[in-house]
Amino acid sequence: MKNDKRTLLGDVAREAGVSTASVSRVLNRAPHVSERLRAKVKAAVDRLGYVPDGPARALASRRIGAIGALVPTLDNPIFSAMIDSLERRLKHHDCRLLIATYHYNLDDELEALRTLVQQGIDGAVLIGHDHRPAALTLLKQYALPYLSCWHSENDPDWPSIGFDNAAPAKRLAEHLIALGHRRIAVVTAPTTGNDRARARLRGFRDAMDAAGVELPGERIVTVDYGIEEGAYALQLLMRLDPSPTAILCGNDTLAFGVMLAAQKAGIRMPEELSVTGFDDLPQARFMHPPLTTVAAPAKDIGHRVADALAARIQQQPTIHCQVIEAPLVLRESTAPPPST
Amino acid sequence: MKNDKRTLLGDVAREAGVSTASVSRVLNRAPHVSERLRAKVKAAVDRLGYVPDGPARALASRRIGAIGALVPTLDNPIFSAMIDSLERRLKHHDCRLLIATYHYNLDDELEALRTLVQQGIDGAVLIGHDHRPAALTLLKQYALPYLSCWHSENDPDWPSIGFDNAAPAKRLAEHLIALGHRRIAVVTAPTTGNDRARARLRGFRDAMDAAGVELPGERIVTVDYGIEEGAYALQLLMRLDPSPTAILCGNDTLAFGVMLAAQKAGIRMPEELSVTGFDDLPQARFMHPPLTTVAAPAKDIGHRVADALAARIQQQPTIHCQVIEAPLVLRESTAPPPST
DNA sequence: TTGTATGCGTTATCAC
DNA sequence: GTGATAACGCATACAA
Repeated sequence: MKNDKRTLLGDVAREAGVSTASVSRVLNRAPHVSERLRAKVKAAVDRLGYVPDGPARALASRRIGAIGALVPTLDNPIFSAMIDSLERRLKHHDCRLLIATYHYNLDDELEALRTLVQQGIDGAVLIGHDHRPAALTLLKQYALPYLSCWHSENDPDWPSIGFDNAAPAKRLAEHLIALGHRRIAVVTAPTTGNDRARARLRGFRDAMDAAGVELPGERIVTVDYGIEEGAYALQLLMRLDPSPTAILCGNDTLAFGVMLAAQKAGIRMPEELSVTGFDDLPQARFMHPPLTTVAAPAKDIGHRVADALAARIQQQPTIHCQVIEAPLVLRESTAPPPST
Repeated sequence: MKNDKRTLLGDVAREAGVSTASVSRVLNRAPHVSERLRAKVKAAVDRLGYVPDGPARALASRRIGAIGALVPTLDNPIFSAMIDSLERRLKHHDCRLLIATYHYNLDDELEALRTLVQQGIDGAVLIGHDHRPAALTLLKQYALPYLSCWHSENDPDWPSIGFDNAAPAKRLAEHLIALGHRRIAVVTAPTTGNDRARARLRGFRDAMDAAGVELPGERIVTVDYGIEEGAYALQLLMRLDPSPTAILCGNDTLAFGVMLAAQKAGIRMPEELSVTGFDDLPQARFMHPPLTTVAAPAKDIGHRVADALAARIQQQPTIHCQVIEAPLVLRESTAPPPST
């Protein structure tokens, strides 16, 4: 069966009339190999249909040819877009992708990281800046190249490629304030273990503080990311008296839910209610009205992470903290509040 | 650093005063191990903080603890939803996920499969029923457990978990015909190497043939999956005279594009134009009007694939061809045609 | 430039 | 039940 008669490196060597070392050298593009030897080996490889054994090569060379990516979830298209471009780009570096999700539970993230490290990955990418301290210890202990992304903290311990989550959030809130809104509510994901959510919330708050616009606790609703959850949040907020004239959402998915519930409740947007998101999912512009949001550079991050991690694995120097622009996308879901 | 003083299996054995074989047995939950030995080893493992080496264990045991998934793209949320649930469920089987995309190019799929097989995966999942013959040869040659999904062909060579793509497509077309449409157009992805697209197209055609509704070539537009592409397709179709009163789209993403372009062109939906999708992405119900579509059981497929592949890896019997329901979701994007 | 010989860290096959 | 020890298949330091 599996074991019967696989052709091994030794078979190729015999067939080509050279040593196993030479075959290995040719296959690994080592320098100082004569063209003649290379040709002989390649011919033998083709003749026998030889395919190297991954685990064996991994054991001997101490690298497995794959990196690990730890993401909160693939169910949010913004992350799957990033993973898609990451995987695509990794191919150029002859590198595979091992993926694990932890659904915003940092203990699960650590556990998943342990598993991947044990698996023998050559490098790791994590999302965000919040992690268990043990995660860092583990990475350093194994001297594993790693990268964090999706944030802009300049932390000596964490090389990163991402964007500022607070600044665009602040600009969204400023935009609402400039439009005349004074009763602004926020729908956010739990901020524990989620620095991006925290940064966005801080951005919202900074803008409002600076403008002297109040943000009482009752106008902040915390729910998990999700359409249903966003819809639920809107219901809570609309019970307030007076109710908010605008809602800043932690991401697009929440905004979708908010808008869905608002429509069902017969609330006209943007006339009676302004709504903002964060991510700029492809569907954001299809909403009614089209959603004002922030474009998270997911594809770009994936691409750059692949290059940077590949560089780090080859001990090449990389920029420690790479910050990409995340532009505001102003659409029609934001407008002046109703004139009372 | 990495090489300095990792604790190895032998260290644990010495620390516990037992043989390496015993340590290995304890770690692998082998039968016939005394409780006393187990305790000694576990204590030693904890004391030394021993972590097994993945590649070494893979080489010796001939299994790597990970399967490979080959998907056309992760950029379509329907696939990332499936992968998310697949990865989640695989954890229960103590199995990791190696992922590769091929962007609807079957040669790239084969190439990616080769790479993953070489990597040493314990099993493979492929999407759909169209693959290069060499893919099957490869899987059989390596005696690798594998599964195809997202289709319902009962092919002895391809165990599968999926749904019928043709039947719901047919029902969508029948729905339009029952509403009174006679000038129905189709926007499809290229059907070469994409059996799902082909099956859906066949479903559309069958319904129309049966009802005596014509489907001339000019009413079939073939574009890649994508919002822009869908928008472009609508432009082409609206140049026809008479123009179609309904458009069947190969998936939701195309439908989104069609609807976007229709809105821009000032075409009222569903009064002047009915549109259908396929997949039921979370955003489908947010469209204006909410999109009539077919719910692809992505999460369910991911979950079942994990269980079935894990079973196959353990040589357990599984259902060869598992077909899941993909229900129609009738919303407001479909209505009777304008009365001329 | 090429060949030889050893090591990579486990698992698994034997005996005991 | 437990312990030696031979695979596992390749990469690489070293010698030539």
